[in-house]
Amino acid sequence: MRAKDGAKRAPTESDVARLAGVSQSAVSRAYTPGASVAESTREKILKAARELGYHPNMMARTLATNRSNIVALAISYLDNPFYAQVVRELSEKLRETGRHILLFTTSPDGKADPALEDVLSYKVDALILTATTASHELAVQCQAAGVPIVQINRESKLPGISIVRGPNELAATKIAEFLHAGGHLRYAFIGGTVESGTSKVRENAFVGRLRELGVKDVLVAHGDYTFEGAAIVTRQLLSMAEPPDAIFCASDYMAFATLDVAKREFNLKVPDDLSVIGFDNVPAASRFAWDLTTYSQPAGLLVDAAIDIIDSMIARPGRRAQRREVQGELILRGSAKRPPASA
Amino acid sequence: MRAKDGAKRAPTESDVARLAGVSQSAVSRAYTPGASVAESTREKILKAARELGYHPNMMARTLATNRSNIVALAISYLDNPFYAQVVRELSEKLRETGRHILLFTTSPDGKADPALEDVLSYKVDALILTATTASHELAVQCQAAGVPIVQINRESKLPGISIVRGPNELAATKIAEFLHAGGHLRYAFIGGTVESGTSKVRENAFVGRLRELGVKDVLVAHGDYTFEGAAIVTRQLLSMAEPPDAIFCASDYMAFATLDVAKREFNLKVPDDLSVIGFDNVPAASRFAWDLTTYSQPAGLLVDAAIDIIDSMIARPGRRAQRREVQGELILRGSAKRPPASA
DNA sequence: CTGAAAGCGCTTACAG
DNA sequence: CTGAAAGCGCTTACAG
Repeated sequence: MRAKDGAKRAPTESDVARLAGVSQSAVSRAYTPGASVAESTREKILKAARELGYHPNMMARTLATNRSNIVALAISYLDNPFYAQVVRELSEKLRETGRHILLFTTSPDGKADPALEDVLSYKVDALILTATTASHELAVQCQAAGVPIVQINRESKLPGISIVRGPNELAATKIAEFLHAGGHLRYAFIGGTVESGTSKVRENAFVGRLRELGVKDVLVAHGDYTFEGAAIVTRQLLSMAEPPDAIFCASDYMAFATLDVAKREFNLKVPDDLSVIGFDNVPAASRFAWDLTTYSQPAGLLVDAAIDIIDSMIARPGRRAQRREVQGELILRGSAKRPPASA
Repeated sequence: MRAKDGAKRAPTESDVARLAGVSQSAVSRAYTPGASVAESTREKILKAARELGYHPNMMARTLATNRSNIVALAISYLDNPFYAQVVRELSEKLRETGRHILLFTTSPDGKADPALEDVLSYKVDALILTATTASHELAVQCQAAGVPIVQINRESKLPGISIVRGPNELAATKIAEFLHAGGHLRYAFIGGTVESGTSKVRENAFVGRLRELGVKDVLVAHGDYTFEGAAIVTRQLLSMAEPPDAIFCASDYMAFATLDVAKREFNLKVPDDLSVIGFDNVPAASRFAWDLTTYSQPAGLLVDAAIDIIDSMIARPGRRAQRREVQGELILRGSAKRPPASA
């Protein structure tokens, strides 16, 4: 129980109290918003704290209050710029309330489930799951432990889990209508993973609307939300006897791969030979070669909604799960043919 | 001090001890590698723990041991795919030893310094700074508090701070030689921020080597490590009366912007009219429109070195700062003219 | 407004 | 190998 060899022990409330000539509990109060301390006492304490270089020990505080100000974030596809954006927005917005992200990356192959124990051990205030292959068991257990959970763009059958999603049905429906109005003949959908509920929702809305419009067959493939996966699947689609001339990809990131393969390997003219539409509207979608037509899904709004839900669940633990949908819009660019007489 | 309303209190060692019929300290030992517990006792305990759904409380453990198994990561440019890769590699490799990342994002404008208190409050085992605008004061204070610090790709005058870097001098030198052999006439360097030591090192080596080769004037601009910043500066460079025909960008990410502007806005043929070389060799560098010639800087190796240093500093707190350089190589692709008679 | 004291859930000498 | 006990640095009723 000796101090670590090198570094001298960090100052504690007791050290500050001694220097300021008050009790240790007074020091604690000086750092507790709303606690009753005389202003003069408080100043004396803060001065002493500054002098000693005192910083409250969050671990001790957490032990006493059961609130860590840490939010666990489980995420796989950090290479997808959309999710890099989500992480950044989340981090910055949590910081505004003094909270931080504890990162749990999961490999896209789903092998490394974020160790259950870990997220439970750290007594996180909430758990956010997004773009992750994390098992549902993780969610179940955390929920049992009373940790508020919200999933961003991830479906779930579990009743207690809150969900924030993009405009999946509406977007897919509008995209189907837009492509159909553009006079395309053969349609394909490149989804994420086979298990992805979000991808399935988009697929169903896309295929469903096309069917209503009289299109019988829509090719469906899965790019696993990865660039490489989408590239492989695009190769297969474009190698068919009658390849599609319109492809809707479940993410911009995959759409980039589709465009890449179409132009470079198949020498197709976009959008003359092939129209490609993505989903997300990441910054890169408007850049150079891509010039991608897509449906926007503002990361900032998704994050706002997620934080809002978390806060309400922390405030009222008994609260039931919430579901929110964020708005987006069809962003017209050059990668998809436009309807002849634009409505 | 009552249990939180909704969720029942999480089971503790005492709960497990009661169920297993042993003392609380025995339970603790069962979870401490190398502690002396009879195998039969241990099994009894683990069984009881499973039954109760017990998970050790890291906050309490940290308070007792002063080790949190949390590593703070300060980072700004999450949108740069190279750093997204660094984050992922770091997260996965730390997980192998049961550690996790506590994320401190800083806005690229440098406004939001990661709150000093925060990183100190969480009693992190180490602090890693990379691609960040975080002030040096942060580093100084953490160092004073005895927190091991390593900077990835960030220079520092502070004596106690360990640094892991890419092959800056060598890469810039080779790139200068390669472009010069390619017979270019007017050279430009697009660096990161003006304050970036890493950028300065690359600039000096690049300009220095060109000077040795007889090139007097090398244009120097700063893209601030952002896509937009690089685009703006590229516009300026290419609008000059005598624009450069060879540009070395301090990151692939900025090189993409340069290529984008050159091709789309100035209708330049790459590499016929303009050669562009980047730095990092991110996955996107080999994709479609870019086909970027660059110098590799393996994120995995940088991360390995950083973790290695952290571990050694934790093991021997008195240890002095270390500096490591990771190897890379010139990756030949289509964005830069090759020397006529390749050596 | 202030202090003494108990408690948060662990680890770790210290005896046995 | 095992248990009782002190201690890690906080918060928070409880008295005063």
